Amino acid sequence: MTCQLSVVVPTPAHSTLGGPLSYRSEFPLAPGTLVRVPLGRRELLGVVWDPEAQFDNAAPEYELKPIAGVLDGIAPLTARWRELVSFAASYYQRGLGEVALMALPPQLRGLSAEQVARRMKRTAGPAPATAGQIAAAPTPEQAAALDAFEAGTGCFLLFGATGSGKTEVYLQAVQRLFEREPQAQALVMVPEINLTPQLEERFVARFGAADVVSLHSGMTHPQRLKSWLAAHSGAARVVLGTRMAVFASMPGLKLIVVDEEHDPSYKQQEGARYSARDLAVYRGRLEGAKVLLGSATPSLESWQACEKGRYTRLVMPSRIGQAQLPKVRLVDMNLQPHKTVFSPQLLDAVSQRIARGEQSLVFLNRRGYAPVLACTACDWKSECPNCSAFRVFHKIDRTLRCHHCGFTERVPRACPLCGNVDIAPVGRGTERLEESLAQLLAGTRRPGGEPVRIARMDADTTRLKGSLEVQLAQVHAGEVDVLVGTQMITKGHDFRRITLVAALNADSALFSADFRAPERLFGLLMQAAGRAGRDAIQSGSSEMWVQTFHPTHPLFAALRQHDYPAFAAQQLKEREQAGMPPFGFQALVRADARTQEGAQAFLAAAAAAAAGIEAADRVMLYSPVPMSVQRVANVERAQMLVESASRAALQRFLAAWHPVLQATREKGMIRWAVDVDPLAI
DNA sequence: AGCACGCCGACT
DNA sequence: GTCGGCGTGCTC
Repeated sequence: MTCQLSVVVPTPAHSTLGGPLSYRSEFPLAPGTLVRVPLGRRELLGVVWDPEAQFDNAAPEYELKPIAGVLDGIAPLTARWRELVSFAASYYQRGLGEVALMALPPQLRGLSAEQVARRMKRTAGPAPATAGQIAAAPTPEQAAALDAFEAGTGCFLLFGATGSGKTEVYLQAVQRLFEREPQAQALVMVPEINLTPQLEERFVARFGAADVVSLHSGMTHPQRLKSWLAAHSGAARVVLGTRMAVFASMPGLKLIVVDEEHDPSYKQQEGARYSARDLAVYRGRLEGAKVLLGSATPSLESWQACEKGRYTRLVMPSRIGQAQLPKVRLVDMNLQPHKTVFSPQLLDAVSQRIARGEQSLVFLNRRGYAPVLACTACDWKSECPNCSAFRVFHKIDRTLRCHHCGFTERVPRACPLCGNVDIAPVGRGTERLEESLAQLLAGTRRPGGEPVRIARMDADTTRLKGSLEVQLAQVHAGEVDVLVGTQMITKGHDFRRITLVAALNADSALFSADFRAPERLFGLLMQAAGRAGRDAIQSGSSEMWVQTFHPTHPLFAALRQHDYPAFAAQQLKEREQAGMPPFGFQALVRADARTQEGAQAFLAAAAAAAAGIEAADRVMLYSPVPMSVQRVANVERAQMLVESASRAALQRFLAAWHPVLQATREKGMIRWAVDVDPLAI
């Protein structure tokens, strides 16, 4: 007997092959089974999909090709997993196969059925016994949060101050789950790869190495496959990972934790632009699993969901062990001499910490030495030849590097335009900040009389594998007095000896065109402030310094009080009046073309063709505009905003519009893509 | 997306 | 005369 199978294969979003393809098989295969199938003259990994699928690409007029192989060593993916993938594909306007395959470990694609079988045999075997570390007694706030979490259902927002012990709540929530249901599984997500090792350490200490696996893009393909198989088989009860882990196959999933749920890293920024946090909430409902979102500065979306009663709010306002939140100090830069980088007050405060043997953290969100290099005689600037952006001067290896396309050159000896040898850095990044701090603090001595030790941590100093760990260890060991760095140093790390945190360039976000900029800035500053005074003994004297030209801005008033609820209330009011998220819903169509006119013409044509489409009367299409960095790697980019007061209407419109976009032809067009719920506009 | 086929420029 | 540019089209 032969039967017809629906199989999803990794075809991209706008190829004419949207849904599952039909193949022939000698025997029936359960939906969710992994198979290898021929497509053109290639052979691809595919997933058997549900036959009743609404897609009607199956054209039985011609002879169907037979499937090429079955990966029968791997249990079929569950209906709930397939439903998650289906939802993500349709919600984010991508191909089903593309999303399904991106949700699977990449190494599976290259393996034949026999190779998989061999690997399964190797990984199989009894799990080593796990010796669990005993949990510390929870604080009253932690206990209350845990009890409320246990008693309720659905989605919870753990609103906990930095240092209030959210991780311990996650650990104990998982532990309580396992006590109730030993076979259950838990998924714990963090925004950055950097944060997985320390989290893994704590989970392994509590639950044992056999129960815990990680899933993130920093792992090698064989490691990822191994973790994925352990999760898929149920052998690993805890999966830790970054946003990609939201798609992990976990047949026993009962609990999903999203730590730092406000973090923009949860939104994928290329390909299928999904929000792992939003999918986690959806998946929780789908699987009947509880979802625990945690943050000291929740996203306004989640905060609003609590206000509406859709999520249950759990509150932990106090830091562990009587530690206090740092005092916020604003330096009015209008009162400083022109071009002051480091105000004397701040410098003095840092010097005092050094003299006392305490650590300071200086945060500047710009790596490199200087963002621009300019000729002092003519108007040459270090523009990237391929992008509409300046190349950043990196003094360390004397290069000009484009942070958009990667184009790197040695710094020219003289101005390429006029030959003038005097070309000067403009502005400053972490490298230059480190250098000027070294000069400014040259006379300061540590308690033992030694000179100051300054370290820098950013993407450049942590590029090599293991160097991040080395640098963190140095900070923890007290070998560093002042740590200079980008955003990277503000996230999650539990620095015990830092008593001063300074933010130097906060102002750019205050008057940004992006309506989410204040939310991001507030989160970032609160997060950064959270690095200070985590040790109760020193917390009384810990400070968060912000240098600003706008000290009276309401954002800083809320920051001073560590008053996120007040900030959120004010922001939500503004958003509601303007019909912006979470009160309105948005999507962005992006177009890449050889010329800016071409990109915009594509969008304009697509907009014109949108009239009369389903739900078109309930959406608002804005004019196409160039993207803020208009050209990257010689590709011109434009975008168009789509807005609706109704999420459902926006979804219906986008679905109906998709074939129209696909049919729209414009010369010079390279690609287009839809970004649903975009984070930056 | 791959990977073909298909028609116009600088090389053995 | 060929190698190779990337424009259009197809894949169950």
